[in-house]
Amino acid sequence: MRYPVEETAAKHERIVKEASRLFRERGFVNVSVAEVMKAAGLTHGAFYAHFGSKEELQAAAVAYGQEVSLGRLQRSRRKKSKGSFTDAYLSPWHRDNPGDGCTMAALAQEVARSTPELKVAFEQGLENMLSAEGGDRKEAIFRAAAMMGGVVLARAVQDPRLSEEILKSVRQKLD
Amino acid sequence: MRYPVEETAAKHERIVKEASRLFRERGFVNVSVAEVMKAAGLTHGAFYAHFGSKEELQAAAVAYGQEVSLGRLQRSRRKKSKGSFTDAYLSPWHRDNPGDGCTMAALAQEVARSTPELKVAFEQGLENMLSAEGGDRKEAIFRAAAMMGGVVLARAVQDPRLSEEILKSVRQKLD
DNA sequence: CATCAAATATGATGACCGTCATACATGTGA
DNA sequence: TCACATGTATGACGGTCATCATATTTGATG
Repeated sequence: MRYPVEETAAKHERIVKEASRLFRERGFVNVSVAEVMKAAGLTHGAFYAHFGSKEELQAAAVAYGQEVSLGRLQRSRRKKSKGSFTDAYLSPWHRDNPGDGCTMAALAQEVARSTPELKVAFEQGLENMLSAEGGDRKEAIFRAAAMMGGVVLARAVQDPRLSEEILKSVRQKLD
Repeated sequence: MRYPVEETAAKHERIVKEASRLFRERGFVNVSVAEVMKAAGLTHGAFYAHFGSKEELQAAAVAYGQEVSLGRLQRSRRKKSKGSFTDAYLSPWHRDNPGDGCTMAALAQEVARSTPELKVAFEQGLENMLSAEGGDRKEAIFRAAAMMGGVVLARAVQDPRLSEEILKSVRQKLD
């Protein structure tokens, strides 16, 4: 069927959105194209009418996820005190909900092993966030590394007390 | 054939060693059991005489990698100035050679999505390194997060200049 | 209103992988 | 010396997955 233009665009966006969530939750390799399409309410065959390959979807999902994070950072900077974004980032909630969290903290290592296209999407997002932070660029880079590293470590350990300790330590040291 | 005990033990260790290297280079999912065995000089069928499952090998590989890193940290602390380990960690060489580098910087996100057994192996290694660091525990945790985060970010971006800038920024801020 | 093309569904294909079955060869212990 | 246990090799099985082929449906276009 030839579907209405807006509907198609909406479906396209829904695919990217669901892919972004699923990829952040379980990683690129552990999520199949069919699963993404099912989450978007479609069957797997329709996928290649929207994207040329799974890798193309990965790049789109990374770009989307980075934009969402950028929006959150900008909103946080406009409204509240500077610490609130850092605290939210290094919170147990963010640690326990990667699907709704930072793309970098969820997929950076897989991006590192992937194609230049994916790295560019990742890098673009990082650059935008560094610009949004403003102030000293070195400081912004350092904070980004520490925050991301803190969440990644907190997610990778088994003991909940150690996990909390990691989050709290990074939060305190970044004040 | 019933092989000599030492030879078997040596092969076992070689499997873990090669697995650790390959996993760090390309991630757990992108390395097959057959490939690990081939790198160890054996065929895939012999694998299950050494390990009960691939996941068991992953845990052994993480534990091994963490021990290697611990040894490096201890040696560095005994001999030289404090900054040398940090500088080596945040170096272009480490960024470009994950197979011979830190297990946490290579596999933390995949560990985070994996089983408790794997997380325990990861956590044990982290705890040992924090103990080896000595001094303020919060400070050690913070440094670990920032260092790991720095290398991960440096690996995930495409532009070499940005990558260098990330490494340098974290190095400077940790002085 | 008729034709076209876009988006979708169903199904197939080929590749890869973890795991296991089986056979074999050979140190080891009696 | 001899039977046995052990580590290894070859090969197969079942499942999953990315990708593509084909048919179908229907909005858009003239």
